[in-house]
Amino acid sequence: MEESLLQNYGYLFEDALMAEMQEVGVVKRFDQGTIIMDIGETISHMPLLLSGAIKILREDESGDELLLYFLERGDTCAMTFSCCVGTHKSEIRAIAESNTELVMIPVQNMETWMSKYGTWRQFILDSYHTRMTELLETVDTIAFLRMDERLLKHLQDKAMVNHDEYVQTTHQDIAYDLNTSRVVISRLLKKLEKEGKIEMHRNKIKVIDL
DNA sequence: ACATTAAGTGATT
DNA sequence: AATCACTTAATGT
Repeated sequence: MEESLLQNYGYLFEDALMAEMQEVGVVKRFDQGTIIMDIGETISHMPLLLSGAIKILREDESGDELLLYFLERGDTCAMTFSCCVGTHKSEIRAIAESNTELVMIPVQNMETWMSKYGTWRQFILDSYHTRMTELLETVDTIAFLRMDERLLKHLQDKAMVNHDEYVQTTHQDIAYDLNTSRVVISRLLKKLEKEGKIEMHRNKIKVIDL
């Protein structure tokens, strides 16, 4: 773990902080599809992504999911900040988009580090900001874009975080993420294929228009 | 060969 | 854009 922690965060933080991290941090691995954090769970640790990707979902009263954004290497979960001060529960669900490796830092540490290390404070502030920006972007997408544009954007995002132009998923899964029905996705996908933006295969979609 | 799961289609709201 | 009802295609046992 030391190597990949240094590789991903070493340039950001001073040596003393890196040393502390290695002391208190616990590396965890999650297989694709595993729920990392669910709605209602108390947040005790803060995750730092080493590799892989995580998708962040919101759930409505009837159990329907809606994808908010993806987290990638070097990112951290912004929900943690708002929740760890005091004992709040998670408002979101985090699922491993691909096989994921992350370091768990106890929330006590992140509080003391805030005042102790400037680089840490900067990191938290920056990631809060980028998270907020991404969230606004998805809000815009949902509010102003038609379903076909949302679909294409989602596929591009998915291809991006997995670093693969081939997106492994089913129509049903996409429908779930975008909170629509499978039939609609199937039809829109066919339209996108005709337009030459994607290529369909069973359980797999190639995104051409990246 | 059969059951299961994913995807395609037409009609209706 | 959603839902229903149904067909067709791919895959697992």
